[in-house]
Amino acid sequence: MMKNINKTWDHKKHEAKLYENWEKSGYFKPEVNIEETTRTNTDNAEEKGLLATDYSLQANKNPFVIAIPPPNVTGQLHIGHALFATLQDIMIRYHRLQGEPSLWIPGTDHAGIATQTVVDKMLKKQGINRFEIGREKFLEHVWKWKEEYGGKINQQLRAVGSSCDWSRERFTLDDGLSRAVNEAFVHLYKKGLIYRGEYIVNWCPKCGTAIADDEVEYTEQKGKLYFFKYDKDFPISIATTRPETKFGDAAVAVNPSDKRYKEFIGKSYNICLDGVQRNIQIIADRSVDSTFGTGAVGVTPAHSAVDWRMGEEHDLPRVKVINERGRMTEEAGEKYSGLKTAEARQKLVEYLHSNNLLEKEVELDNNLSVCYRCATAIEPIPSLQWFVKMKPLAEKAKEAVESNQIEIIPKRFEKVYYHWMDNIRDWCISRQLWWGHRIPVWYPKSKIKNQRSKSGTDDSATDNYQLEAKDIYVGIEPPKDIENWIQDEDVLDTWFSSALWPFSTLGWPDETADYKAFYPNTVMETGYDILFFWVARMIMMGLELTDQVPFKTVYLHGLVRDEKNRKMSKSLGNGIDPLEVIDKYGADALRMALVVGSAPGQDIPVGENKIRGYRNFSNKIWNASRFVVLRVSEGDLREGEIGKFEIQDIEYSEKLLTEADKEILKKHQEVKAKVKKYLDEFKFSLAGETLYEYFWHTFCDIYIEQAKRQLETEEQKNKETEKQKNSGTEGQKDIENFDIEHSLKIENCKIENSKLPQNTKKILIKILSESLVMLHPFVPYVTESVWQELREICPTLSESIMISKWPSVSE
RNA sequence: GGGCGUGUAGCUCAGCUGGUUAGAGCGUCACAUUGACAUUGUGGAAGUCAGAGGUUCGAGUCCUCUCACGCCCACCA
Repeated sequence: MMKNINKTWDHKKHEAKLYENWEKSGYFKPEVNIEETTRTNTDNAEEKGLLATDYSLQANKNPFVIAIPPPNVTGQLHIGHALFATLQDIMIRYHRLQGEPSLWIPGTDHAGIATQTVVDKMLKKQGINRFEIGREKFLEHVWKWKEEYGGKINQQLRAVGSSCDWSRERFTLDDGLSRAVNEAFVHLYKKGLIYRGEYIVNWCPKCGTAIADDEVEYTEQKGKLYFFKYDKDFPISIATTRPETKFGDAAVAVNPSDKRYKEFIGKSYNICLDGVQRNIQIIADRSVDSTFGTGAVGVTPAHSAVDWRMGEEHDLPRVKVINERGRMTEEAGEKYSGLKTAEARQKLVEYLHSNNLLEKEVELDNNLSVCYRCATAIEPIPSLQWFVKMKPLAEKAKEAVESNQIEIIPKRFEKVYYHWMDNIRDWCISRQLWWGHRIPVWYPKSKIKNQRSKSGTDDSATDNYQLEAKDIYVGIEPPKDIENWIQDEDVLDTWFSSALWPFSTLGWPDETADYKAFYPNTVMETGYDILFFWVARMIMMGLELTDQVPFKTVYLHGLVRDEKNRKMSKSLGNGIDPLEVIDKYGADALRMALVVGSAPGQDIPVGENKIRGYRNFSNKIWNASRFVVLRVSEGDLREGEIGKFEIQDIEYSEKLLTEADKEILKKHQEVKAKVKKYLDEFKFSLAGETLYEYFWHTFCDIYIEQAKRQLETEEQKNKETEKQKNSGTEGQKDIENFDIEHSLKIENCKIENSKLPQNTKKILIKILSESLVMLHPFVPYVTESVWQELREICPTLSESIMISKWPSVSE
């Protein structure tokens, strides 16, 4: 059964098969000893979905655990996913090779707004309106869609080589996780950390929901500042960029030290703004900048966060003139009611102009707040929503990092983290969506009239369920007499369930075997862009709900950029499709390109050139190994046919070492120590670079070239010299000289020449196999593939490189 | 306004706690090559480490300031 080895590394031929074998083998699962432990309340436990078995971890070592940042179920693999998958896989494979039970928990996120929008759009194309079919039917469509198209991304993560334990895959909306969400909500509610109230929130008219403060983004925009008076009898001019909101004004604020307006403070005026009557008080507030505009601000409590606060302090009426769909309400007067805000603005400016009330318009650079999802301008409006009280949670979360219970890499993000924690505001967690975890709160039917959706057609629906706390039911399970109750219409912010991810995936709130064995996690690896959205909230929730930090180390990676260091974007067309380049160059090449040449928290440039370069490296590994396998087995180098010779015992003889052997062995020891140190310090780039440099330019370029000579038998040598004599050209003289020098060296070492080739073979196998193990976390496919070839001639090697041992540094 | 980061070879970037002639990849130039690999090898050119000042026996590395670029947070009537 002679076997040939191809001349080049053919990733297409091997990768998928290798992955399939890995997954089948069960090596992705951490090693555990199952211990049947009979529980007294087995029945009950099974009912709750608890495991009746318990287990201890094998290999007397601490487990190494990472929970994947769950991609959106509807997502397609993009380069950012490929980056985190690579980094996490490197860690997992490295620790697995260290003999630690290593668990990488995969899963997906239901991604509220994103998914709902996608399905909504699809239905609209089919002529289906979600409001017509209603909540239940719509959700059926979403689930159906999810089953059909969702989770594709997990297949794609496999292509990258991710060694996730797929048997533990979770989805944020599965039963277990939904129960965890309810548990968390009820816990926080009972502790007074969740409350409901009417506050000014960031409302996205397009998504039809409130969003959290940190979901608001800002874009630079040229705007106009309008200087005008409400009517000709009003004594003060004001300046605003949003005239249409002025129908909701309740006051004019000036700086208390502004002499121009001192005499007016405390007075009030009845005004008429294009038909709308208001009473305007003149108030003093220190936050007013007397040099901006006219130094006088029209205060609109219902449509500006700052004004809302002023309104609270001065007890001003909150008149809502813009509704949830971004249109003017009846409060804006007959002429304006129903108009879009932009139309209303234009119309009002025209009115002011023609009535000589408009003094001037000034061009102004303005920061427009927009929705991070759909980039629609945010309307601040008052709305009844659920909030999490963040201060108490933030204090603990800050302390956990300060006391080094959690380490953030790179360190500079700790400052950013503290700053956020210090300035934290309450978190609006209710969303006016249908896809998500419905808020586990029920209202008595008897006390509710005309319950309607906030984002629906009726603007005033929100006022209908202003109930007192004692009237409402908050529970993990629905109330027993469900027919008398009606559940809150809203769902929770996607990040609420994400915040529980490190423990909800392990079975929390139950004390499952997994939870006991693998919580807290070891590392949280994610992008710095979601430090607040996700990492901070996981820490807060973990500490509050489990009394432990959810993970010990946070490793933040940067954004992947193109070769010219520009952001990858669809409009620039400079994005790299990971699946495309995997197909072209192999997953190993992509992995190396994503890891080498980047520092934590630093953006990383990746282009096709770089990937191609690492494809060459994969091939180098393949060919160096091919050489070793063929040479050691005494096979046919030209045909690539493996010979019959096997090596059982890799231990080489110290006595027979040549200078070249000694040098490579010394270097090899150094590299082993260096790479381990780098990996332990999360310096993946340096570890990868070191291995690349060592393998290619030391092992291949120097040692293998030397080894070629050491492997020559007397017979071959004679032949060689004969050849050279016959064709004595200039160039070959050097080679001859080299040979003479070289054999002199060998002579000096007093080596029995006949035994030298055998010893060299052993050194080649040793160095190659150990290098492959070290390279494996970076380039799993080619190393495994080669490992299997090596096993043909060296049967003592482990069944898979995945479960071999990380080479120890001797001496 | 507050904070953070970056500025090192033509390009993209490494360079830990300061220590001999400053590194890599890609690019470039010259040469070589039919027994592992052209997805190759050998060799070369290329840098006042943004600028100025300081600490030190010694600074790309520490401190101060300046300039340029980028990001985050807050505010923006």
